[in-house]
Amino acid sequence: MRDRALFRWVYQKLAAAYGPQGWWPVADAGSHTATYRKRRHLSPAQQFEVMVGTILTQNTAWKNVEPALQGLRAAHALSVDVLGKIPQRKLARIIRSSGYHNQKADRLKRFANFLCAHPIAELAQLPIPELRALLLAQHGIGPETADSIILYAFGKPSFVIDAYTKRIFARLEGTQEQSYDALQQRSHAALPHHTPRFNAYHALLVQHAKQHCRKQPLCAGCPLRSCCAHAKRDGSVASRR
DNA sequence: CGCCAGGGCCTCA
DNA sequence: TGAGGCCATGGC
Repeated sequence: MRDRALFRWVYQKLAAAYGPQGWWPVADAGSHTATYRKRRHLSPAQQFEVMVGTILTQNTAWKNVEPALQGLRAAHALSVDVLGKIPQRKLARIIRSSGYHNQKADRLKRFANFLCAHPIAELAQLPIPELRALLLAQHGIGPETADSIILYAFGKPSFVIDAYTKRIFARLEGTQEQSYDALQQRSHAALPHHTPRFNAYHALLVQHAKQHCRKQPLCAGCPLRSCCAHAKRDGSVASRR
C-alpha cells in the first residue's frame, strides 16, 4: 500500500474504533483542574502551560505530570518570569512526582530563560522550520518535545512521532522501527498539513498503543489487524494474545 | 514485587 | 547512525 493510502487508512480505522480523543489537557482559566476539552485558541498562559507539560511528560506517564503541574500552579510558578527566577532545588521539589525532577528542573529553567529572550508572540511569527530549529537548539528539547510544542502550544501542523508511533508502524509493515525524521517525513508527505488532523491522529495512535499495540501486543480485536504484518506473520500466536 | 510511562543527552563504537 | 547507560517517580 502506498504511504498516502496507508496513513489515511490507519487514521480512518483508529478514528472509527476510538472516536474523538480531545487531546492535550489544558487548565481552564481560573480553574484548578485540567480538562481534555478541545480548544481552538489558547491564551499565552495556557500555551506556556502546554510547553511546560511537554517537558514534564518526557518518558513519563501523564498521571505523574498532573500533580507536578498542580504544584507549580499552587506555587504561582507557572509563568516565564517566576520559573526563570525560582531556585532550581525548589523547582525540582515541586515537580518531583514527574520523575527525573533534577533534569527537568534544569530544562524548565533553561526553557524559561529562552522564552525570556524569545517571547511566545515572537516565536509564533516564525515559519515552522525556523521555529523547530530554534526549539531543537535548546538543551532538553528533542524532536518529540519540539513537535509537541509546535503542534499543541502553537497550533501549527508538525506531526508528532513518539515511541508508540514508531512501534505501531513497524508492526504494521513488518519492519524495524524507523528513525524519527524518516517516519515524520513519510507522515508529512502522506497527510494534509492540518493541525486538528495531526492533533487527532497522534492522540489516536497513543490510545491505540495503550489499548492494543502494547509491547506485548493484544491483537484480539485490533482495529488495524486486517492490514497488519505482525498479525499475519504468526496468526496463531497473535490471535491468542 | 517487576514493569514501564506521551524522551533526551552523552559516550563509544 | 546506532546501541547502551543514565536520569526517577508512581501507577498498575
